[in-house]
Amino acid sequence: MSTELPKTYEPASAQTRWVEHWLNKGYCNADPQTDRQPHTIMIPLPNVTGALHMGHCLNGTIQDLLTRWRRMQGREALWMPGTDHAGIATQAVVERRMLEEEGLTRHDIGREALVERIWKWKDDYEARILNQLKQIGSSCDWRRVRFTLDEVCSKAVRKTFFRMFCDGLIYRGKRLVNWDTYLQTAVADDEVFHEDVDGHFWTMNYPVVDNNGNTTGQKISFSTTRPETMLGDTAVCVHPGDERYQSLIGKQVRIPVNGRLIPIIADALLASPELGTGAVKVTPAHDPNDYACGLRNQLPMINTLNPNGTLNENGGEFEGLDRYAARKKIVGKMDSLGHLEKVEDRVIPIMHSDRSKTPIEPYLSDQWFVKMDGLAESAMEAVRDGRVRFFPQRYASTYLDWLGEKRDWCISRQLWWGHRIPVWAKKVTSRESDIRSLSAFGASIGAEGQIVLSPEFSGCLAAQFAPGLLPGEELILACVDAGNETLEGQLNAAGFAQDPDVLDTWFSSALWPHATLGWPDRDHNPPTTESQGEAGSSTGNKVLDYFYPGSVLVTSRDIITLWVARMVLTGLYNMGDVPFRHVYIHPKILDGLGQTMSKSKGNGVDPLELIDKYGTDAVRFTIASLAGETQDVRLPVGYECPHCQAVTPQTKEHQEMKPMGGATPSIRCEKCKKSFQFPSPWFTPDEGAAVARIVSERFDYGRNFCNKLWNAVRFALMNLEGFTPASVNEVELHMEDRWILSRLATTAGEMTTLLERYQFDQATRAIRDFTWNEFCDWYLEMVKPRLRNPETRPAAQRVLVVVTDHLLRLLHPFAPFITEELWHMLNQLAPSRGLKDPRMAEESVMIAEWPSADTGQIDQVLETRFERLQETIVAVRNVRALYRISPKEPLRLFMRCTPEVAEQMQAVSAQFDNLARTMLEATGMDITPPVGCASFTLNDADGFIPLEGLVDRTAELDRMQKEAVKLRGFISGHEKKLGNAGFVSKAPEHVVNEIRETLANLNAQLESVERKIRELGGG
RNA sequence: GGACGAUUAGCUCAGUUGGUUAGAGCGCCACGUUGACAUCGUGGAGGUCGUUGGUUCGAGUCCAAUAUCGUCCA
Repeated sequence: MSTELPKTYEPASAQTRWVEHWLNKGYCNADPQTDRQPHTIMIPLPNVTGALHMGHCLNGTIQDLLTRWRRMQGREALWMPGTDHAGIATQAVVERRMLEEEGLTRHDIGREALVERIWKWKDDYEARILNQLKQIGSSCDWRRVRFTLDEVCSKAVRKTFFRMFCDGLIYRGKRLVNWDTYLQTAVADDEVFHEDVDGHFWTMNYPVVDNNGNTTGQKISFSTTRPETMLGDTAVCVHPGDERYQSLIGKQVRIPVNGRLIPIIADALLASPELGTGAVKVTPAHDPNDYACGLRNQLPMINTLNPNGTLNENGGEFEGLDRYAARKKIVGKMDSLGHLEKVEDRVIPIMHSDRSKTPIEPYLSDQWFVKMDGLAESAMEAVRDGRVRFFPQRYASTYLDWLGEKRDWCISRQLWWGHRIPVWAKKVTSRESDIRSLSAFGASIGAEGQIVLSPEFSGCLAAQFAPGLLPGEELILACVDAGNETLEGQLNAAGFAQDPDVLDTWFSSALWPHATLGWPDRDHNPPTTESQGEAGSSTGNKVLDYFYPGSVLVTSRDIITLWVARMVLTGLYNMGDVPFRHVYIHPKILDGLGQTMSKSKGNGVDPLELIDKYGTDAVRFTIASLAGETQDVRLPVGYECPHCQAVTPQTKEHQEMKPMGGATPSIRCEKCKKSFQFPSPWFTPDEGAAVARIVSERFDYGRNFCNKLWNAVRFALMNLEGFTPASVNEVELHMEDRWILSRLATTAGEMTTLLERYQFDQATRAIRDFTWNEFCDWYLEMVKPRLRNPETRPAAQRVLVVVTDHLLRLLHPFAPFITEELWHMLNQLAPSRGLKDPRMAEESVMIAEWPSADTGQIDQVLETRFERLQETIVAVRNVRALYRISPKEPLRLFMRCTPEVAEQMQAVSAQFDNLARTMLEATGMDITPPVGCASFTLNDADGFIPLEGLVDRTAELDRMQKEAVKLRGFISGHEKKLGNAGFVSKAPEHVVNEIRETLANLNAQLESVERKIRELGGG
């Protein structure tokens, strides 16, 4: 019957079948329930820039594992899927692609067309990402998929912005930002990286002038790496204590290239007497340190750049030149004017935009900010008082340190892809006349100079005066909540214009935990793919009430600050409660060289490649085995030769190989000497070319395990013919039954504890050891004879079925497909099962109950006895291997031991034959070993195996003597310890006792070894 | 410059609150294929835990310094 079962598990077909089955049955769906606890996980929304890599796979596997486990425990488990629009990253990718393929920039096609193209990109990648998630077995509630730019999330963004605007938490201010001249946007501090670039270090001087502007003949020297910024210099700065310049402080110098006069100031924070000439030029609008100095000294700030990196009207004769072209000309001019003193070559660390890979320019611009002080404090408090707990705990300090800086959050981005800032602005000519343009809203100026609107607009419109771009300029800013297009139209008609910028992506992702559940709509459940189009009745948002706050957030440590902290802060602000109770920070996946895996490095690995090779369950199981409390995990990969399957390990050279204008790169296989192409983020392999598959031998671990499980259950199924369900009596339980049930109960308990602690690596080890080293290696082997015997067969089958059933349940969260496949097969042969009062099993293992530790089954004494049996068997096998005796050759065994042990040995004597093809001939204290024996020594027994002529007396003697030397070594170590008064008096009693006991054992062992040496005629 | 982490067998990693003889998988060696599994079985070899110093009766485990590597923040 079941012999049709293939010898190896075939993952591909099982995977597609069960994904569909679960979907059809709706097992992944979660809805508010009255009778059970919720368990909520919000996915760390992957961005739609590109496909998922192994880091995401680890992240998703763990979330699914937790979700499946909690679902089996009876929780209403929601895993909310979705993706992130990733403003700058996605726009950059689309713009780059457009430029490369069509030679177009965004300005060529305009805002609307660009946004349309990005939506197209988003649709493609969202589909691809969601498919990848499904392929790894994710049991998300797919009806609830959200996207940060969809209608539901957009409402939450608008509402939050509006509330913060009204509460005075959002303000507009000038800041020196990291300006990406290529993308023409500000990028956040975390979106830049430093890279050393070959550059120059110029030393130049400015002439000092007197009050009439005439040169005094003095000059002041400074060095710079960016001479073009001198066009925006507003001072030269020296250290107040620098003797050399005392007389010059307060005087003026002339900038030779444009003739502008600027003062020499003293500032201890900027200038350092030890560095260079001790004097520095100050360009507040184009350097962070100079900016701070400018603020301290009330220096003017002159912006000399256009957004695209060319010089603006402040550049004078250099206007319109790119900054690098201007640099050359300015150096030339300074040289010709005699103010260039020296040029050195120097490697300069330059900030680059992570998005465009081009150098950043510090740039002064108007940006929107969120005030962080109070919000940050609330989020810190939530972690300090334990409402939010980090696992591992050490990550709490990353969170607290960062929030503790309370730096205001710059939320505006000069992009076209994202949530448009919902503020309309108008320049004020006179407050009285301009307030009249808001008359439709009943606007008036309040007692404190604030704008007061008619109360009917209080929930949807707010307005305020704010300083404008230029000094002395004033604006009216009007913020509109979502769903008020009429108001927006009225503002437009009144001469207001909407801010062109969009919000930082993290602003919308910060709202993810409550936005996805429908906030701010408190009256309706959030729409799902099922409910779309239906107008939900106004019965309250039960989904939000039920699933918020979430249970655990599973993420990687690099976004603790950017995302985790901000979710806590907005959750507290909007919902009055934290977004999740636990934060589990999992390891990062590094490549074989120890570098972070990322697309931009060319070392990213698509999980689907590995799934194709090893199967989803193998990948999941392996990856779970890597997820503990450590920080990083190395994943060396290689290219599998498409010709001969030999694996070439991936090196840095491979990662960096690019077409370079010519042929597609290829690798030559060392083994078969043929060449092949390979997957890379830099290029697409040629059509029809032989392409290597990416493999990693680490996944053999999971694959081999799945195969082992498959075959173990296959064996069970093959032996279920005639199975009938019935309660199993105590007397029908053999030693191996009671042992495996005891081990099973212990393992189930461990698994629950380990999962509660997010120790997935230990959990995989525990279940693997149980499955392989206990269930397969011992239990199945021991039960085989009983399955062949019609008398003992029914009870053996019943126990076997129960253990298999529990094993599949315990493994299901780790390996959902193979367990489901086997579960259904088990259901066919043994639909009703159980040790006591058998019951029908669940249709799917996914909805079966998670096994709890049945402590009544745990029998420590039995387990110890079983261990002695195992040791004896291993010792006999050892002798067999040592003497090269064929496994088919029967052996005889004599055991010298106490009557009690003898009795236990006799009780399981059949197993000696079964497991070691050995006849237990005699047991007892008075055993006299026959002449010519191989022997072994256990704690409380000696074994003798007659080897008629086979035994090599000298070799045996030699072995014994070596054994004796080893034992004497241990014994002396223990004796020394016990002879140490400090140890005996200070160490805990149980430790001392343990040592004493071990010593006694060792002495007994030594005694029998010495006895055997005598018997062999040695010593 | 600050913070966190890593350094244990050829490779990739475990090692709970310090306590007997430091573990696993892969790889390696020997033997084994008629009934669960060669993606396997049986047996075996292999490390003194980066370095130095300290605390302790006792240190892979705690402390300090140092080296190398990684990540995050300036």
